[in-house]
Amino acid sequence: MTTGLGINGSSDRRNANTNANSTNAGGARPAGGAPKRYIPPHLRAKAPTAPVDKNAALERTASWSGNLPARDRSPSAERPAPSGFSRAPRDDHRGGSSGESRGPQGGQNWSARSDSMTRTTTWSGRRDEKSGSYGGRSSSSGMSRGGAFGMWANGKHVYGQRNERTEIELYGSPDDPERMHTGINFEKYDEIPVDSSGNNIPKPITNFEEADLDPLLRENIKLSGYTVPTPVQKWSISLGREGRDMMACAQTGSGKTGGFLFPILNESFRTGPAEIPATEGRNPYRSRKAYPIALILSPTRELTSQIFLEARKFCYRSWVRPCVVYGGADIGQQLRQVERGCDVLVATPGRLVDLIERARISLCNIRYLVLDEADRMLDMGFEPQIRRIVEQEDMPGVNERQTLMFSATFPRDIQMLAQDFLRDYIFLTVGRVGSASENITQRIEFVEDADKLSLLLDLLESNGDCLTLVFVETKRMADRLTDDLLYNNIHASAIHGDRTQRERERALENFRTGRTPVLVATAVAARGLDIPNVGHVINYDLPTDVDEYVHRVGRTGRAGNTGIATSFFNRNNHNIARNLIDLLEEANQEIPSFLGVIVRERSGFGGRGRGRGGFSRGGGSGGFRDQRPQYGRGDRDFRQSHGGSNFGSRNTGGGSRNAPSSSNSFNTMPPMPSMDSDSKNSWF
DNA sequence: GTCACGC
Repeated sequence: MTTGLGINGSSDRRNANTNANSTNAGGARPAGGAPKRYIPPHLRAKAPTAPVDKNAALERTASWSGNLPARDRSPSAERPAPSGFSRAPRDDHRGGSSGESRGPQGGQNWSARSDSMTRTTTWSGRRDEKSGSYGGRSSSSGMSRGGAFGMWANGKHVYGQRNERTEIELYGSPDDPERMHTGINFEKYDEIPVDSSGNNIPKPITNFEEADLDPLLRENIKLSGYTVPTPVQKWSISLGREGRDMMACAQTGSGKTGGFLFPILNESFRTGPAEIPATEGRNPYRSRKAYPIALILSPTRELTSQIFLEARKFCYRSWVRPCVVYGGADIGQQLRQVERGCDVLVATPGRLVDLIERARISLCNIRYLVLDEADRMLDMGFEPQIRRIVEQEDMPGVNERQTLMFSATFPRDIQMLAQDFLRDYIFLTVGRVGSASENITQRIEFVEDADKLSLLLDLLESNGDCLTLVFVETKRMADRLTDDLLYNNIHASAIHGDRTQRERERALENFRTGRTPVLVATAVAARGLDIPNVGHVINYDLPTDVDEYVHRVGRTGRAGNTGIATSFFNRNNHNIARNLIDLLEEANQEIPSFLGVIVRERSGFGGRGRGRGGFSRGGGSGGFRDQRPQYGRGDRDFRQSHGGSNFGSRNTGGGSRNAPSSSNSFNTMPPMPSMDSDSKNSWF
């Protein structure tokens, strides 16, 4: 899989980066006796230079190629395979030296110029579907790969042609073990309970076959290596069909990207593009403005890029053009990309606002709004921007669009805030693949600040070969600690918001590939990033917020693998102690006695004295449960202490509606009808 | 008080 960031990572530049040897700008000291280089399992087969595992890698390759993915069994696999094609090292064959002149997608096979011309001519079709067309290209002459674009013509979806190179680009080589890496352990799915609440909850689908999915989407899902819908996908697909809003607590590893892309694309593939409202006033022939139908917002550039790469897979051959914009990258390239087609837009808030101000993007056609890591998007720092984008631009109102929110955690106050953007939504809680307790061993070490470095070095020493993600609280500390590690001959790099986008991408890429198996990160890397084979997460500094802790720890133990999370604790972290105890308790982890001591020291009352100590994930979190009182999902203590319906002026969402409500707890397989509310949290 | 989010 191409793991570099989409927008400004032309393959040339990326290769140059990864071939460079120094690991860190500013103060990087070349490590003396080059430590052995770790090659993560998912890359071993195509890295024959790995000091270990060579035979294992070869074996794996053999066994994988003996079990080819669905693509080659598909009835429409009609193209002849050019010989030697599938063996070509993908990274080095993306159009030679044309470098920057290629599309902004880092070597993606978009032949920009002629495509944009086609687009211009077909825009007229938006006003009259009967006679025109949208998207795609009418002729593929002179273009080896352009035919992969689909289009909307005469009210019908015309698929693009299949194309080897595109498929390898998107889904990986059939010979590549990584091709089937979906980050998901499908066998474990049936064990995951899903908890739902809301009005008239649609029944989740049970599998892709009987879900009556759009055939092209179904095919693309297959190509991506998904065979079974994850629990969150089962629900979101049926919710999408009914146009319902959703708030979902689900980890990245639970397939949440597909969770929002599937329903969006399933509907879009059938309904086709939207017309530009006449009120827009400008001549669409001339307009350089894009009118996406779906907007996906996420809090960091890296996550945004990751989502975009997924979106490309599922949009393959369709009329839908995915598009990504985020800061720190060349805006000119992004503008050109937007012009070429922008139906599903993945963006960070800042750059999106910029493009809206430049009148290059209009939100008036938005049918689907997704907030990924929604609790972050609605916290103090982001909320004003989100409000501006959603409420003060031209986006259709809450009744005219479908809104989906995802996060691993949903603090109560954020749930209240979120109701401004949602209409009569379904609340879902989805367990992990395996529970956190099963996959991740969480340890807390008492260590004074002065001793942290030495303990870290010890841990890394005994770590063996795994990728280790080290979290700190500040950007400055990230740089400092990285220098300290380099000084101690440990290959480390840093990722944080003060580094350039190129440095950030490079740090992440070098981490993924094992070139620098230690990554020192701020909160920028805490959420959503899907990095396979992170074996160890170390909280060098604990966060002040327990939800942040949950997100960080979730970077390991993914996809059925085991992981370790070690947190350095001292009296400076007393504020998280109470919540940490509750969390560890729920996750069935060992609870060191010093945590309790410090809580007692601080509270003066001892133990679970005050307020809402009685329920887990307390203290302002609200965690994983629907906080709308009418659905009976709020934690019991809260309802008791607040009389059950006291959300003040925020009680708008579903609260003011009188439709019959239901609240079901499903153990996804088999579905268990209507369990009583006491069984609702069985998964944790 | 920190992190993330545009030029």
